[in-house]
Amino acid sequence: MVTIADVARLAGVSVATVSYVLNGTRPVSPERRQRVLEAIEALGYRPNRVARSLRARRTNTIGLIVSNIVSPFYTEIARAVEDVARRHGYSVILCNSDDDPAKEREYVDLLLGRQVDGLLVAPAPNDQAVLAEVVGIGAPLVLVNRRPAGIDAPSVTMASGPATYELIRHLIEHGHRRIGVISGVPGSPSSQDRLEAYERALREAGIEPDPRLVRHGHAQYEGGMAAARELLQQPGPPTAICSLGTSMTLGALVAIREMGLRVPEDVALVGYTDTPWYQVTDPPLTAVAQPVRRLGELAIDLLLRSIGGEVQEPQHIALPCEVVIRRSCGCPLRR
Amino acid sequence: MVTIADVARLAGVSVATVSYVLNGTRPVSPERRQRVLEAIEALGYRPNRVARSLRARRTNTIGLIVSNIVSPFYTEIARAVEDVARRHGYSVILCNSDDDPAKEREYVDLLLGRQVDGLLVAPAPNDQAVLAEVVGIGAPLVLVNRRPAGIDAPSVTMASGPATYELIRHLIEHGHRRIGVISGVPGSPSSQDRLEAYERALREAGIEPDPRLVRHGHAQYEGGMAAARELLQQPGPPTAICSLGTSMTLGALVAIREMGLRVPEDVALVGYTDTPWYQVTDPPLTAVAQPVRRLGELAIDLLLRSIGGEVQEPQHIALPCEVVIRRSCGCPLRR
DNA sequence: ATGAAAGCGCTAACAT
DNA sequence: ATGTTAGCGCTTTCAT
Repeated sequence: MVTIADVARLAGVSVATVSYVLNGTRPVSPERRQRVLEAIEALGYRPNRVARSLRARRTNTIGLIVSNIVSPFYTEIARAVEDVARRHGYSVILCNSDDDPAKEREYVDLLLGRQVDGLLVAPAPNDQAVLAEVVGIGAPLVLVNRRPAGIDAPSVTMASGPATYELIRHLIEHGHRRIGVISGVPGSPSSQDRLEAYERALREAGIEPDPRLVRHGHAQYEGGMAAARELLQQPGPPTAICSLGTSMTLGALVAIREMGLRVPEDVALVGYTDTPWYQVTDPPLTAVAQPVRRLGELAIDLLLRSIGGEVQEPQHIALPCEVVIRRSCGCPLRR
Repeated sequence: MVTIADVARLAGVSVATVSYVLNGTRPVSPERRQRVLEAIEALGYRPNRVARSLRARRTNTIGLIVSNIVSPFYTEIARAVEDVARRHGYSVILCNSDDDPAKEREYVDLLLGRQVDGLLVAPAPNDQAVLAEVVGIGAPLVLVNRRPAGIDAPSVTMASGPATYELIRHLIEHGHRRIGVISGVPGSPSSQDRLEAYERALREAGIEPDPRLVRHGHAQYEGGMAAARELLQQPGPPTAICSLGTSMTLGALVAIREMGLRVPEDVALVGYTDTPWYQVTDPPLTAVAQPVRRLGELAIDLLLRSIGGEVQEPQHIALPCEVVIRRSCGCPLRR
């Protein structure tokens, strides 16, 4: 490894001088600067950022903890985050918690040990403790997509209650009275919002929510399949299903097909987080579209700001969502 | 920040002793160890891995450079890589090159500066130089999905030639003679393999390849749409299209629909990298399935091995792919 | 304008 | 079994 000392030696200057030309920290005479530049070139010198980080006490690194990067939702967030981070000179370390609080804690510990400058996390359900500690330590933290109570950190989430309400209303207007729900991991606050909106829409229509009609579809795709099957195979099955996650919706659609049922004739299916895929499925899926990229951008933005030392009341942003009507709800095709 | 010295002071021992209990590097008497543990607990001490890395000259970090994490192909690779890396105590820094050689170089430089222990990269077309330098420096490197000539590093790729050949043969057997191709970025070696297989299948059937039937669909989804449109709007349009990437296939399907054409009646469409989505599209898509997760696992495995100092002839693994027949090629539905 | 040298927090070689 | 201390490569204060 070639170090700053090697460069200094070859250029016949002190290490300080090399550092100065490297960082423009102090004026250096043209001829010396030239010699340094040449030495750097000749040796193929590359500053060691680990050493720099140790000294500077900042790593220009942020940690991103999501449940699973394979979910298109988090994929897009990751991309947005990485883009913005890069433009500001930050790198991002990717972590998948699988919504497992233990894994989340492990990652938080690891990242803190790595001296990341900030943390972006989509909290696993039922953790609290870890993230509260992070806040306690004073490490910059921004909550992504989920906002557990009792964690005093800025957050960017989806305002999915209103959209869910609208979606369920729409189903009710189509005449459905037994509407099933495939929810995410139990205990997640975003699921909670949606579930509440679901029940409210039902009650306002004079329908008493039936607990047997809500299932939790843990794991992504497989969870969606399993939940749809359970829902449909019980006595008094729903005539419509609302799934609260992209991959789960796909799983549900596959399961329904495999049971020989037609959508929307036998059972309507509406879902969460619209993707371009939804327009080419059979039938095209009615779904809630969420400004995912925007969420990612805002989150990293907030984090960078927090790292920059802007100490203010933690800000909470909830992004509005939109219902996209297609065919799977029973509507005739529009374009 | 609480350091090892703080712990030592509180426990009334030397920093060395703390380090020894931390790392189990040397035996420590039970009572002193106990005191150290208590001090660590009391202070909430967390070893500074930056300092540790500087000293140890290894960071337990690897860099992953892909064109775009949003592509389901690379998403899955990233997940596989992160999983295996984590189990071995490594963290992964995520980078999106957008297939831009300049960006790739930038990231390589950055990662090397960060002293990553190894690099996993899906090379951008037409770079060469950078990665050759990496090899020259002696930094562990494994090529992912693409294998540019002249880079002496281990690689894990898809053996997509045979599957492409089979796919095109299948189309020919359906009676198609004008078969369009939507290829990835020009110059990518994996595209090259597939294009060659395509032409070979054509020629063996006595069909002269028509250059106007192959288009390059750069950007993901949008690229696929644009390429499909161009292909179909020219005089003498193809009766079947083969797309060489997941998102591009989706784009092509959407474009075909928007043009009011039916699949497979008006134009057959077959694609690359099967995903669960393909079974619920209208029509279900015939496609090449690739062992993506496996590719990721093998790649990180090779890298870890290389980091571990196993200096051997660089290994090149090409994973076999499989054609999954559904309806979009014109076949009646099977299950 | 330049240099010498003191750390940043940690590990491990060298004492004892 | 334990402690002292010399670095790892860099930035920056303090001198000149």
